[in-house]
Amino acid sequence: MTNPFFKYRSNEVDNDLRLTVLSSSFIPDSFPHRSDQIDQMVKILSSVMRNSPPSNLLLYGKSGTGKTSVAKKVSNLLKEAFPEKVKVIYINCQLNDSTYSVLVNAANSIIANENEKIPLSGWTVERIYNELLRQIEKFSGFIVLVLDEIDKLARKNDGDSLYVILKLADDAKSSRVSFIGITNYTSFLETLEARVRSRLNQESIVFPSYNASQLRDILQERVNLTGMAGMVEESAVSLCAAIGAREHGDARKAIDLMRISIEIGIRDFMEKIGEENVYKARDKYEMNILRESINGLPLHSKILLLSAVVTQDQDKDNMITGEIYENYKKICDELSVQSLTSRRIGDLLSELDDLGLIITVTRSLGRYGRTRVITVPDHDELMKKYLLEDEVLNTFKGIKIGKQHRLKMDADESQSRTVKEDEMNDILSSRKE
DNA sequence: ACTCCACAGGAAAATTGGGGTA
DNA sequence: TACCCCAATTTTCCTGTGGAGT
Repeated sequence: MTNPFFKYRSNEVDNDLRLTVLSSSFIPDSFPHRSDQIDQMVKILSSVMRNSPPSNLLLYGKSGTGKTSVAKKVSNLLKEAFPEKVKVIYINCQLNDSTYSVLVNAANSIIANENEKIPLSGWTVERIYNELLRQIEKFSGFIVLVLDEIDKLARKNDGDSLYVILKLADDAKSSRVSFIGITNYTSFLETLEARVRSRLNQESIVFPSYNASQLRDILQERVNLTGMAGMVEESAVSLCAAIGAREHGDARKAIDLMRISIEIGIRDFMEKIGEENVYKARDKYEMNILRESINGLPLHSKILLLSAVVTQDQDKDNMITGEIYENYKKICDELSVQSLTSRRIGDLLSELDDLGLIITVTRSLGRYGRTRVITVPDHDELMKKYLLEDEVLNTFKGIKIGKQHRLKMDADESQSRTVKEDEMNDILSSRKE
């Protein structure tokens, strides 16, 4: 008999292919509302034709404004136009946020032979630097080094990393090295020291946020590329655009929403993709963000977050660093994991705060010391679920939350409680502002 | 005005683990 | 195999601090 699943399978493959134009890694041929930026970039990079090295470039703009896509597109066009003369190296500094890994990745992307690739650890920075330099010289042409999320790199050891990498341009003799820096922060340059700033600040291009109608153009064009334009209602496109516009004009989010909406429609055998798909997609999108950021957490951050969630579950009005740390240690015990020091936990708490998974407010509780008051924002049940997907955490059964935190033992019970309730109310109300 | 809690967070030492060299 | 070098991570040690209690 014929496999009854085949018809679905072939359908899926087909749809997956069509939906790749709505994936975040897809680089389109045309960029609506970005022709100014593209023209500027082309003008600057085209100095290669006259055999003079392009100025260094800085691209500014919030996330989802097309910086990365445009940079990739234009630099690829340059490479296509002058294949013998130009090499483009793209590095995401969020993933490679040390001098070491940037240099290794840069070198490895030039080295063609697998066997000569540089190992991901072991070499000295100097040795890698020299090897990269050697490779660059060997090429003797124009190298364009794209540093995406360059601010992540600049923050590391006083921007020394950035300085070393920019120095490549001076040290390379027979090749010319240019840089394209990409960043979300408008004030990025100001945070740099002079020696780095002057090198980088030759040309800059701003990518303004998209408004709703621009987003609609972009979405419509992408939807047309999928060949499913007939299925997608105009109102759905508009809604995606509106949601993206609300999020500082984020095209990435708008496109993701569109893709998820369509996926939901296909899955449910719907004939039309309408607004309700988009609303469903938005929920799914938020959940995916949460799930991914939790999945990507290192083990101890997961345990710590679990401790925060469980603690808040049982004891809403008393979440301070010390208590979460105590419970963290208990969970570590239960999971037979060696626990980390409180100093380290302090840093991990800050990281969780940066990720938006918890909210921390440092404040002084007077007689009861100076600490951070911690809140787990909504979704705590969902967080717990995702946390327990971890293969180490999934043996977690629950712990007894001791109430023996020193704050409560030493202090007069009723008084300390009112103090803390006031504190928590302050925090909650200040968050709403 | 002074104390002192319960940490925050900087600096530096120690540990871990990949990789090279003899 | 023993040993060195190095980056990253974590610990150890430390100084600083806002404000309720006294």
